[in-house]
Amino acid sequence: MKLREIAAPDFDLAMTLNSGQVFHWEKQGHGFLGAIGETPVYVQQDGRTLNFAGLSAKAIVDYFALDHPLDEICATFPKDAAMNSAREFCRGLRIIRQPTWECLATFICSSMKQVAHIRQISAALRRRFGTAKKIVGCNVFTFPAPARLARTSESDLRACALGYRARNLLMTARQVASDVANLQSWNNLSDSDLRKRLCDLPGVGTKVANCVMLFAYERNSAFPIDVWIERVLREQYFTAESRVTAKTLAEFAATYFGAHGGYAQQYLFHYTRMSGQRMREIS
DNA sequence: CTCCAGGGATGAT
DNA sequence: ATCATCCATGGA
Repeated sequence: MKLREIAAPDFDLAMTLNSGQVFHWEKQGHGFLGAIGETPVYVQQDGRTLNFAGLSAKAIVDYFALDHPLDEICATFPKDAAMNSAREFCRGLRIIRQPTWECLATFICSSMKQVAHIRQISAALRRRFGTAKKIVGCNVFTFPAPARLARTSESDLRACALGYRARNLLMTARQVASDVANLQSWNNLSDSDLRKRLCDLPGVGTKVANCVMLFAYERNSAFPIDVWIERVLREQYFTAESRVTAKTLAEFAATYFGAHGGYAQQYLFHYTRMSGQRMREIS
């Protein structure tokens, strides 16, 4: 199959796909194999160009958020030492626009799991309950629709290594499939109302809700605080204080990192994980 | 407020 | 080959 091409300045495909925001893309030759919604896609980066197959250039631009004004966004980040390093390290990292349901479902599976596990769970769910599609001679599995997961069982899902998350995913799939939770209609809600609705779903707490808001609802101010980010916040911004509550950290993050705080969070997260700095507390 | 189940990969001994 | 470590949610 012949690849089509599109300009992609200020973009790092590999870093974007490996930064812990999406978990199903797999390295294939020069590029990556995956699905965008129901469509199988192959994409590879050659310098400032993306070569791809499977869907329209418009859909590629939209999914990889190539329309985000990255320079402007990065310019809003605070100019402290940690952010300066992260900004430099993460050049070309974009927060992509993920389909709502697969983002929500995947992050329900992410709780208490590390990136490697989440990738395995995502692959297992797709292989077992998704639809196989062909692209550039390879099989790609789409993420199963809510209705498909709603008619599985907890033990079916446990077989995909979900553990106790199986029940949460099943219950949420049923709410979404039956329209008790209409994810599409939540687009119109304010940030805080959207967060409340998401947190009502089984297996969704503040952290997962913020991930879904940031990665699927384009709420760039949503600031997920996981253990990595919490470590950074405590060590970079609260060095002197000994007792800092989660609430304090969340309130600080919400104001300090600005209108694109979620983007800043993603840069800090990826930079911290990649630079391998493990700061152990001696207490 | 604190404590802890939960489970599979990954890194250390 | 065992042992410790990583991790978010939800309920006690």
